[in-house]
Amino acid sequence: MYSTLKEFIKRKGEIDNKSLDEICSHFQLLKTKRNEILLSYNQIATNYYFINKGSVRLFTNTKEGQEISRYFAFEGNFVTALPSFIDQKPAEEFIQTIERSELLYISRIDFYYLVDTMPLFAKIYTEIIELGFIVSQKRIYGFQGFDALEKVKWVIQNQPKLLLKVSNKMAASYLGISPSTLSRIKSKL
Amino acid sequence: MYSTLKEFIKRKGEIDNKSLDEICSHFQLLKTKRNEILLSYNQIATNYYFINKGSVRLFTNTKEGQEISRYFAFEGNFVTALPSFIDQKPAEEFIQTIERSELLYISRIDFYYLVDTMPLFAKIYTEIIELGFIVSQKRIYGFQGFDALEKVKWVIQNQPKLLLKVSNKMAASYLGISPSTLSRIKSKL
DNA sequence: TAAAAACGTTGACATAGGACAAGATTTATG
DNA sequence: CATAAATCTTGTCCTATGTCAACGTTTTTA
Repeated sequence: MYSTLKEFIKRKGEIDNKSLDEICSHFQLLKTKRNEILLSYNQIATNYYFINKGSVRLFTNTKEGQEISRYFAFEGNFVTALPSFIDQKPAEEFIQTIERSELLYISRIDFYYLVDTMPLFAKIYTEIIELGFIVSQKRIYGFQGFDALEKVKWVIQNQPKLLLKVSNKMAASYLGISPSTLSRIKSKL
Repeated sequence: MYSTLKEFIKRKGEIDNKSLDEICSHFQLLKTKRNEILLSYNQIATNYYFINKGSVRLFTNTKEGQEISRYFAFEGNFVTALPSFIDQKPAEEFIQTIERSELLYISRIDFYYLVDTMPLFAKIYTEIIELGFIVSQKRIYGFQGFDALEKVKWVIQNQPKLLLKVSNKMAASYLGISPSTLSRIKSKL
């Protein structure tokens, strides 16, 4: 049950098995169906999720009621509504599984307990944030001044799983193009 | 000389004057002209800059040789080419002052020394990254599905200094619109 | 401080990609 | 399992915004 999470942690630095088990003991298993909402708009995020299996997305609605996908996370990654999780203010987004998934979640309390008491976990947190930051930057920079075709190529290059695992509609809103345009582009490679 | 930096640090948490001076002692002053390059493409970032006075931007060139502004930092903020600074690989961007500036810089060695030895500084670093992450996210989300007018309004709302301090051309490339379009939009409010 | 270069503004024109719609396919629901 | 709902694809049409150019202004450089 914890093997993927343990792998993830071990990749971040040397750690003894006792500490590893200590960390894992704070995570609980959650099995979900497809399209299950883990956090709703205006709720306060109190869990950090590690994806054992499956896929999760963050999204919001435009004022016209259309869904905009913000972020996709797949197997072996952490995900939460970070601004809400950090500052404990209402989330301006939803967290949702997009397929049957197996998640390990840790409460914010336990999470910060680990950050404060285990230096390696603090380091892991810093690295999650650093990586998140770098990935966001790449996404901004990757998209700046790109036309629709270039965006699609960029995503294929940088997040190869995305177009395979995610519906057209979701991918299109993530890329900021219309579903029709994405469909047309895909049909030409 | 260190007053702005000290303010910045004090806002992050309780700290005694001795530690504050210890932190500041690792920063050196750098006075620059306008348009001075602090880091070139393919160089490895070894300094973190705190802006005492002035403005700094990150930018790259497209393959067509056109400059794209990625990020602007103003008085009282930290800036560096983070992916390069963290992983010590060649930067894929430039750091440049966009007006006469007064910067305090700390070497990467000293920076990580402080992170490793002073818990408050580690916390500050985490918060810089968290904030950077959240701001990037907001920028992505803020722009998703926005037309040119909405982007301009968004920037006025969220980074009010930007349009005031930054040239049209730079602001336009930051927003991913053409200088003509930005000019036209500004003339209509 | 004068000449050259870069930038800003505005107009005319061209085009990528959005909106809408209809039919085909996939997914959800009772 | 059958019907309803959602999604994908592809066509037609239209609009926001890019490109290019001309001219005035600001900035740089020698």
